[in-house]
Amino acid sequence: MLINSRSEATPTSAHDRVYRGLRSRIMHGEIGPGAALTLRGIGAEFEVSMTPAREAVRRLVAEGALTLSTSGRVATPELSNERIEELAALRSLIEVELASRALPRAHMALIDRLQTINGAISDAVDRKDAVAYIRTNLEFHRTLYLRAQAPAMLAMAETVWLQLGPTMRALYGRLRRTEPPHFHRLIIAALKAGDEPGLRLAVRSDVTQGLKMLAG
Amino acid sequence: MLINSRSEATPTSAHDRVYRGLRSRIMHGEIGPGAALTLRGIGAEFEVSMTPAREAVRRLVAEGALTLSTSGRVATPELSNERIEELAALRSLIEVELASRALPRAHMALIDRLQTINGAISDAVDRKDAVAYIRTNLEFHRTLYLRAQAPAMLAMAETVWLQLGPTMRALYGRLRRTEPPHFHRLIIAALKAGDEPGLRLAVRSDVTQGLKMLAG
DNA sequence: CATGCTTCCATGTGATCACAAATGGACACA
DNA sequence: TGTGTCCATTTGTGATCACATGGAAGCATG
Repeated sequence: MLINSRSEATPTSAHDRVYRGLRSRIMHGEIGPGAALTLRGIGAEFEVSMTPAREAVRRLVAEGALTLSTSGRVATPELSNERIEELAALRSLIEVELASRALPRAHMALIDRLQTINGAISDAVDRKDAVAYIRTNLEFHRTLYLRAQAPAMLAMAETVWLQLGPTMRALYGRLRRTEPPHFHRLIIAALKAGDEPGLRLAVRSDVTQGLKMLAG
Repeated sequence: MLINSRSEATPTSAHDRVYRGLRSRIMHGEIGPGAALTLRGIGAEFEVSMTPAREAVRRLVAEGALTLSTSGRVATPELSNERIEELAALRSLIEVELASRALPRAHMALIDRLQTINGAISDAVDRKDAVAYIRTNLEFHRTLYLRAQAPAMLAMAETVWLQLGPTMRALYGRLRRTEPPHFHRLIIAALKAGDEPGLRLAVRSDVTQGLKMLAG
């Protein structure tokens, strides 16, 4: 409505709310690969018009979180195996560097927090909750990388997570979920010991671990 | 106008034309850091309404090519030294990997093409044409990396270039431009010799070279 | 002459609408 | 029963408009 005199201030812009909502869902695997979305549907769900919905979608397309068919239809991407391998390699490159930069700044408080998060991951595994698993797993990594004080690199890493989101859901879904996060314990041990080569190896292993499922 | 019966088919969508135009300018350093843009201005320049202009801007903001002030004003970013260091490190990480993947596929035709581009770079240096220098320099790298057959990685690298675009203009502007591309010759030599460690070192040196100017 | 306030214009935001194209299903026919 | 065609509905695109806000210029006051 044009005569919208809601004096209650909008804390954040509409397109940003839509963007954040969709981004969170995609990154955490709440939407499977190949799912179709419509601008009007998004708008209705977030109670906004098509304009902010379109802007949010454009932004997510730019980040590779959504694909646009030639006719403009919006959907989550179905990644080829080659693409998954590339994205895993990117994760490895960027996240090993982030972990390496975080290492000198990693104090006990950080390690405690990581162990707490690890407990939450085990809970999610026990509950067979794929979305919670993905979310807490990413939180583990983000908590570590925040210490690197490298926002541009972290943003890049999150963009890769975003692109892998729908696929991770499918991937972890077919995974027999009996294993607690093994490599996470190696990461924590390397942090405690100040062992940089060990940390790099542990992060690389953790990041590329899920990929093995796919190839096998 | 709503009664727009232009039967001449739009070959590509309006927002895409605007996006490509702006992106090219920013990446190639045609716009200096801190320059302000307006949606109406962009729309007038590309002869479209504000809607496609906004979509293109949103997309470029998502890619880090533009910044949005809290009040929504659009401008090219002025990067801090820490940010520049981070982006250079990202270039190094990603592009070394791309070059390494391209190496086994690099045949003579590719090396010839790279040498031709190198000639164009020298011309740009002689003409003191900063924009042409940046454009041909990036073309050199892109030509090499295309052989890696890794589109996701290449897209990441280009996003970093985009973020560095306005800064590169300022950087190469204050550079005494007497030097032909030294490290490019090392890259070509390593490609010819099939020397992977040498190639990795040459690419890393070339990518981080410009940064030295800034710190010094 | 400097500093604070006020006003006005420029600018971003979001809703709505007209239009075109594509998609999906219904229906007829082989 | 399979297949091709046609139509209706869904969907994206882009233009325009009303509104709120922020910045800059101008004015007044110390």
